[in-house]
Amino acid sequence: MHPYRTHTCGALRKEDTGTTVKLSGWVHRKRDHGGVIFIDLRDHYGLTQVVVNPDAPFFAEVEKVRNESVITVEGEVVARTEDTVNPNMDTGAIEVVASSYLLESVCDSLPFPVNQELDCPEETRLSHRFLDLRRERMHGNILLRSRATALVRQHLVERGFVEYHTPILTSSSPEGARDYLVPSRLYPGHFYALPQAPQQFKQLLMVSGFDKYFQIAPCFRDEDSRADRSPGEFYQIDMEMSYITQDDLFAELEMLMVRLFKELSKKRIVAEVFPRIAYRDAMEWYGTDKPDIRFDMKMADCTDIFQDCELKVFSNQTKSGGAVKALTAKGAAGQSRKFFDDMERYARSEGAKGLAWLALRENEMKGPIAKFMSDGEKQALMERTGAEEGDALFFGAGPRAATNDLMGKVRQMLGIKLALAPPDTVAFCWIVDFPMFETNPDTGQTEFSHNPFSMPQGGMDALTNKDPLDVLAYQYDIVCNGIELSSGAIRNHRPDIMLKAFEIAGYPEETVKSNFPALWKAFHYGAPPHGGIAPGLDRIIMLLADEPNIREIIAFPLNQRAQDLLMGAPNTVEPRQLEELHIEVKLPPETE
RNA sequence: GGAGACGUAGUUCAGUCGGUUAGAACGCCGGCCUGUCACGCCGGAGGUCGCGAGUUCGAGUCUCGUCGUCUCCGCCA
Repeated sequence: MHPYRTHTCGALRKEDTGTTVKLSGWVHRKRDHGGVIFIDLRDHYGLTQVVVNPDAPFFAEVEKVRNESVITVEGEVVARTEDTVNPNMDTGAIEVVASSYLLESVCDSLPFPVNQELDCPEETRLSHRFLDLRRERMHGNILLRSRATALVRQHLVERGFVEYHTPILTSSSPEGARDYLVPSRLYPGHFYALPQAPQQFKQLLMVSGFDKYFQIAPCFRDEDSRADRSPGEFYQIDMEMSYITQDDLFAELEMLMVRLFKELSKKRIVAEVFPRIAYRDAMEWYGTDKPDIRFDMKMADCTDIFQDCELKVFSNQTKSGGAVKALTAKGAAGQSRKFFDDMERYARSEGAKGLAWLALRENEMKGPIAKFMSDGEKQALMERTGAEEGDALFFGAGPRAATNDLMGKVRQMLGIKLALAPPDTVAFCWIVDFPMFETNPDTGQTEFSHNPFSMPQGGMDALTNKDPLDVLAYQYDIVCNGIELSSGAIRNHRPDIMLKAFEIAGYPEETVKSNFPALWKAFHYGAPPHGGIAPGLDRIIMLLADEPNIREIIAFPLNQRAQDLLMGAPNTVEPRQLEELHIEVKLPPETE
């Protein structure tokens, strides 16, 4: 017989009754009745109840075994009597009566329980991650991650994509996030950088004649973390295709996303062809370029209605070029005064001077501002917003961009407070038509608003003949439930158009050539039109697993301060190592 | 770099208006228990209330500082 096991702990069924088996695993839970001991034995595959009878020579030893110790037992599979069957267990129809017992590995007393999902400090979980990962929820998340990456590979290969490896040691690039640097031993004072994304490599692969690229690509950025952004490293489903239009790419990605969510989650996908929202519309309707469209609630522009309103906070804004925007909260008129006060307090905390509101109750408009409005204004407001009896209206007034931003936050908060977003659904959308350029508010300079390598809509003609601020780019974002999963673009593969775009943004030809020598050179040897996208794998898995924090779907994450508490990274190194790398450490004064 | 929340037993938490010996559950240790499946019952150990100042007759509780963790802003093409 195998030294450790003939079956896993999730395998045995009623049909196995009468066979002699060997199981190994962790003591998940122990129930000691004095005369008989039950052990729920756990491995990666499941739980099996092991019974130890009092006449067993190892009975006393089993009485002492602690949870999470590793044991091996041999025994007969016995069908449970009808009244002792456990329907909640896959193996609940049987149990294994132990005839031999071996303690393989002792477990010390635990820093937190493994057999229940009790909250405990994340610091403890991270410093004992190997225990944390034994727990059902984390174990499941890591398996889900594996299933997701496997499905991505399977699907994309079926679709004709090819997976490539691109360098991890590459060169530092001038734009973008802070790089992680790796000192060069052979070239004193020179550094490699870890890739922030394989952006240039995948474009070079397209120029190399490969047609459909993908990679589950590790990306490294030395920026501070967030709940949905791990410090240091993360993964993208990096994709690039040649000879495609924006529509081709959208269709391709919709197939992938729909399949992921259909096969790996129980959530309902609101629309399998994702709605497209122009960037400018998104800002006017939702006040953000990553709207949660699980609930509708668009802002209505009521600027013209309040031009001559008695309410000076509104009419003064309209006269000084500002905007008045309204949100309709369906059915919220009956909310308590505290609800409206809380919403106003929230708006103030986000920088608003106030948050006017109206409640449509008993066929009247009620609220602090109602008495300042004429019947005509009320009528126009009802028509503009589509508000009905029982709804509540919230208003923001001020400079247009700031008001959109603020009311976008109010919209999001209303969504939370009124539970407007169904938790079991996913609503994707595309944000399209990003502007190619924008004005830097500090300097007044025209700058690239996103990726400088996106193709401007209208090409050279648009760059030459339009106001730069009116030029749109083939640049798009995919958004799901208010989370930005990725940006992408149809790339600019034409050196002449590239030079023109950089010229508008104030960069001389030399900058393009020196900062992006690889692409610049490659595009002079016959570059195919191409484009791509790179959805964040970690965020997709967060959505699939319904986890609010990205660390919950990563086996060994860095903590918020970018430390690995288990391995002790980052750490200092031997002086000899530094010497070899020609590095001298100069500590900031406060750490000495 | 900035802001906020939190910090009490191994873990999750309670701790009244500032009041005398800081509690509960789970876990741990010991004892009892032959059908449980979050087994049950009895007993025990376990605390620098993050740390340091201050106010006070008296501080887990109030004030200030500091450290730690998380969240947000900045940052993330």
